[in-house]
Amino acid sequence: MKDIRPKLIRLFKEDYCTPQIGRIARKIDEPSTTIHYNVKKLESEGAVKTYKAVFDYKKIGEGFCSYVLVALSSNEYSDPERIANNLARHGEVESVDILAGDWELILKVRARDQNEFYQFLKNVISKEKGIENT
Amino acid sequence: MKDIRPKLIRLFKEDYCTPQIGRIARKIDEPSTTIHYNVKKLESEGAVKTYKAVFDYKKIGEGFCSYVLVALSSNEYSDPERIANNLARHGEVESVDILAGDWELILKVRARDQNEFYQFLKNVISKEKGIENT
DNA sequence: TGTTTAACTGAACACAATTCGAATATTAAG
DNA sequence: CTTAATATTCGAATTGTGTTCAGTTAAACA
Repeated sequence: MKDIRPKLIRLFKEDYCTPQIGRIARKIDEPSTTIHYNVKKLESEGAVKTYKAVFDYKKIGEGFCSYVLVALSSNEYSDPERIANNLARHGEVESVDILAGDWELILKVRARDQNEFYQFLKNVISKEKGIENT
Repeated sequence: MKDIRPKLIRLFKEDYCTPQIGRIARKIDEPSTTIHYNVKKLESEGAVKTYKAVFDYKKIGEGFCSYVLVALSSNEYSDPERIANNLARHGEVESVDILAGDWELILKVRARDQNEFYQFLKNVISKEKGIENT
């Protein structure tokens, strides 16, 4: 037994999927070469960033989902885009969005349970420079 | 000109992507048939629900992202799962999560701009039975 | 330990994506 | 309006990848 499941899940969270040109072509009744051309264009423009799997999080043991509001400090480090990108690199972070209002960022975080979630807060969030408060 | 882009975007939001067995196999150095076996297992278990594209929303003209908190009424209609699934059907709704706390649901909603967002609130949210407040 | 079931794997096959060249449509410029 | 340049569409041939199947190994169970 090779324990491939967790590796697959990790890869699928980032990438390792691809469009189904042929199926799309049949669906909207266009030649597959035309679909191919248009999909590649979307990709090269950066409109499509990647392709990923969508999980049933209960079934992969990551049923605990939390939103974290983040306020940034007003000093030089406070480049929302940069910090957002840093945070998004962590596997636990499902999404990061920049807000207008009292808080600058909202994170969507997945963990197995509350304990693992607090570990994440402690180890990741508090170490990122430029974060004032959560 | 066939205006295929918007059709692709609509399809990619739901599905029409697939795993890259071969690339995964090379990455973790296992036979592609083994990867195939494990991926199909994840799918049949329902752990992987589907595969979709990830967009740069600014580039596809859906740069306006909002979170909507929803409180449900306490009567017979208040089945969070059911209402969550109803709301998730709308293309504007990127995700629905069930909360513990003052509010029952949090929606992540995409629209072109603020105006389109309020249209959505008006036309969809306010018509769903069992919603007390947002 | 023997038996049943699940997981793994290579070889052959089937299917889908990609390339390429050519036709057609769109846009920009004169 | 005409011409030139550019972008898009698309069929035929090629290349590459997923899938099937049958046989093997490993795990679970009694």
